[in-house]
Amino acid sequence: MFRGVQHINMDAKGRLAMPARQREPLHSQSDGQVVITIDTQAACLVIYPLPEWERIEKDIQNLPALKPAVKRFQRLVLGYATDLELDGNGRLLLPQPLRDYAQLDKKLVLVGQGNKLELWSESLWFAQRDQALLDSGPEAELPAELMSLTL
Amino acid sequence: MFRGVQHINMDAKGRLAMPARQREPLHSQSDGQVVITIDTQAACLVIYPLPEWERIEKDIQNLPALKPAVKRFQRLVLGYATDLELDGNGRLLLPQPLRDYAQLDKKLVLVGQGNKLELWSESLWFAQRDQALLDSGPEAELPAELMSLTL
DNA sequence: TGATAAGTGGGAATAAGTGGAACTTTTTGG
DNA sequence: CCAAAAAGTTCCACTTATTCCCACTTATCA
Repeated sequence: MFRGVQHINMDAKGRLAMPARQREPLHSQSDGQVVITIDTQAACLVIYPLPEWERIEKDIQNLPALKPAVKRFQRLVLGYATDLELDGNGRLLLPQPLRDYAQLDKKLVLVGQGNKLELWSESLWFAQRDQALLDSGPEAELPAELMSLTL
Repeated sequence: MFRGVQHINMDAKGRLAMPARQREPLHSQSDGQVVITIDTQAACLVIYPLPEWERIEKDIQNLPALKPAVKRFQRLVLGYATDLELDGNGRLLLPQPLRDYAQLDKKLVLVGQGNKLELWSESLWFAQRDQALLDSGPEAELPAELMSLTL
């Protein structure tokens, strides 16, 4: 289980040092092999341990590809999906097209989301977080599903 | 059951000494393992014993993630959720992003809320408490759920 | 007032993060 | 087609941060 928000840096070569806290699950689940792709709903990347991705990939491929909206989704998500492996120092080298998509520069934010990790540029993370807080704050009209939660 | 308001200090390293009263329930329920995350309705943090959090996490993950408002809520609450463990002296080391969110400095307030604990900066605690007293006072319009309580 | 438990602070060992250097591979121009 | 240069990759070493542990001070209760 991936949990927690962590602020990290990408170096000049586009390498991202995976925080130690997330490294162990990645090594034990998949020997450091991950798949990284885009989130079509937001300008961020998602990182899956390889076995978890393989399950998701199968589901996506089983969708009805003749529907144009499905096909477009498949093209994006499967197309950007890239195998990566943690190097000897626990770092990931992020391919340029993915860096471009999520507008990554030096300062990044890695967000645990249970079975996956999200990767944001720090500025976009703060922007979307502040928007989300407005939507979920005391003034907001929350969807019925949220109102019925027992926290 | 967590009860009571306690004023405590965070040291220079961001460590929070859990008061002895709350330590025992935490040790017996989950061997000192807790999950801490944000409250989206207010600038405070919430601390759950691990098993209690796992129940809540499951509920949140089962919500319909295709609704944007739900997705943003999930990203905040699940993303900030961080597991922590009481150290040998019964202290919690609070991660920087959570300290930032709740504007925690030296003086903190820990508030028992039954199945969970709330953690506030002392100044924000006083401010929200005074506002809450106005809103719940003799002049206030209370929601129907409150009016039907037998106190 | 003394004994015990709780809270606080600091320091040393260890791990994590960062940058650079050297080697390999690929690409381009002659 | 070969050679040179550039890009990419891997490995190593150093600096910085984190974690763990021990000791001291303060509060509490008998």
